[in-house]
Amino acid sequence: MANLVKEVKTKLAAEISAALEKSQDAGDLSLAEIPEIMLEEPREEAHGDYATNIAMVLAGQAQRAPREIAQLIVDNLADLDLIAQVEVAGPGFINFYLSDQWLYEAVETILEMGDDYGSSHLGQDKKVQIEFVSANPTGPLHIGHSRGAVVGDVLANIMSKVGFDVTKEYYINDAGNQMELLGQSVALRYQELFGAEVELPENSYQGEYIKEIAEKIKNEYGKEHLSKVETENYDFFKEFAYQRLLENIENDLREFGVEFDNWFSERTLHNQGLIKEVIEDLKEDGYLYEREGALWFKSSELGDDKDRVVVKEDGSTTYLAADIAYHQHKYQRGFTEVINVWGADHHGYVERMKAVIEALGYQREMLEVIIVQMVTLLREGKQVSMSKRSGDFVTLQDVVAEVGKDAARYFYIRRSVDSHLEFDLDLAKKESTENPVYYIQYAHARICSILAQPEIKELDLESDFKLNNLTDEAELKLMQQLARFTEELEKSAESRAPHHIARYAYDLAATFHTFYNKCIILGEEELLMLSRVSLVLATKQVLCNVLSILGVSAPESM
RNA sequence: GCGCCCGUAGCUCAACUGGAUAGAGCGGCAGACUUCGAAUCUGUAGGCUGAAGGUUCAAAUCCUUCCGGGCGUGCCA
Repeated sequence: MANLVKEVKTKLAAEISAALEKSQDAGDLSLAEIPEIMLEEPREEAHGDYATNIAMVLAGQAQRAPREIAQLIVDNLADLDLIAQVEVAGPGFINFYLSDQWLYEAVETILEMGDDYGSSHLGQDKKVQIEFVSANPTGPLHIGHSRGAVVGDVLANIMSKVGFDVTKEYYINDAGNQMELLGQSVALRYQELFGAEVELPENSYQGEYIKEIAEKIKNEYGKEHLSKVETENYDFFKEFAYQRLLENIENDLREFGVEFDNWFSERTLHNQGLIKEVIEDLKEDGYLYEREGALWFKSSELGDDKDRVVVKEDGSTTYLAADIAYHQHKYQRGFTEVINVWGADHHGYVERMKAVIEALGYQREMLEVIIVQMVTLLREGKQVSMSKRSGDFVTLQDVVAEVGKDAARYFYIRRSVDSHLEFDLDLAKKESTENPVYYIQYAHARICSILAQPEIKELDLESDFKLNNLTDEAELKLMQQLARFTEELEKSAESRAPHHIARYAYDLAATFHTFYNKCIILGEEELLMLSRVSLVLATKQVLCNVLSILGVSAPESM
């Protein structure tokens, strides 16, 4: 295990509970049970490296003042090399100050583990599926999809790093009404190219890209397919557009650093009869009923606002029906945990999907939905308008072309998923201190530049030296920051909050920059140079590891 | 109307899921390059956490009611 922070916390917790038992044996304290001992890193430095509130938690059942209990624990603590100092503080906290030895060991661990540092077995190889983006193949990806793409991708990286067996999946809605509309829209535009005056139905796809696809068909096939438009046979146009658009989506995502393990087509559900099958099953289990010619799912009995149609009056199935089959298919593939990343405009769907999971006989908790809030693009301080109706929206490709993959990814991931995101295009483009991406990358480039110094390259890092001459505050803080990485990843994975890692990367860079300005390497005595270079190497390693999780590059020079 | 999310420094956002004196960046002000990259660093000002109640040793965090904003609320996907 390489969660250095957790190791320390576990040790401290064990010592505390030993001390509690000792006090009980001595008759100083009587407790029915000892709750889990929580150790936290106080935000106030004056409160030590770690602190516990256990005395305050126990005050009730022990019928004693918190500070008294805290003092008892402190008095009964065994002498440990790890602990430099202990104190009772405030309303009853116990603050621990650690000796620095564990930090030196942390640096060594990082250098030994290399790219692997940060990984752990928290997930115990649990099979987790993360489904994200899943935009209809009826148009290019836009900025709303982009945020979901990065959130899903980075969360997948984080969770695999800490030991989950993660599969990233894209669900392609390539069946149903929308696809028919797509075919029709392209067909009509195609017809238009031959001089026909066409009127597009109100709900058809209006974007420029539809015209481009029609153009391509014309270039490739001439007027070969014109007769099909007249007979309203749009299949050819549908399939042509579908292939094109899906390819575009795949390319856009790849250029954005997002790769899926699996692309799941809705059509396979239809073709394999899985939808029909699952409807039969639900009917047998009494979850469906007929009304007004349609077949309804009793979702309101399972927590949803109202019941939902699965088979329409005309006999065709709804999107929900396919989704039911799809989710059953997920569990049948052996995923014990399924995570869906959805845009905020789909949040109304959560309860009915939970109802589905329950009706299928699984636990509601086996489906987790992460709702990602909306994105507003800003340019020159003004909101870039997004009108989907006219098809006039900013695409993922536009954003990547304008600000680059690194900045785009970082900006999308840095905020908590449930807060609305303001994406300032001008800021993302800036190559200056205001731009957090450059700030982080600059730390890495700076390190590379240091390591390229001739005097430093000559050092023999294989020689036997100790790191315990690293005692400057800036050095200690940097080591603490490095040691924290795995813990940050684990917390981030557990709370499904990938933005913590973006934050961590920034904080690490900041801590390094402070160290850099305070602790010069060149010109110091050799042993100190060796130690500091080791610390710099460890920092470089962790920066690389964290940037790789974020999918942001770590340039050697900028 | 109902449901979900949000409301924290001038602006954009954090806050280890209930902990101690609410923190970062940007912007403001004042400083630091004859040594490793100044795309950096140091210092400083800025807050009744939308409002009012409640829960407890402890609330930005949990509960209730308001007020504001976003998004939903299809036999669309």
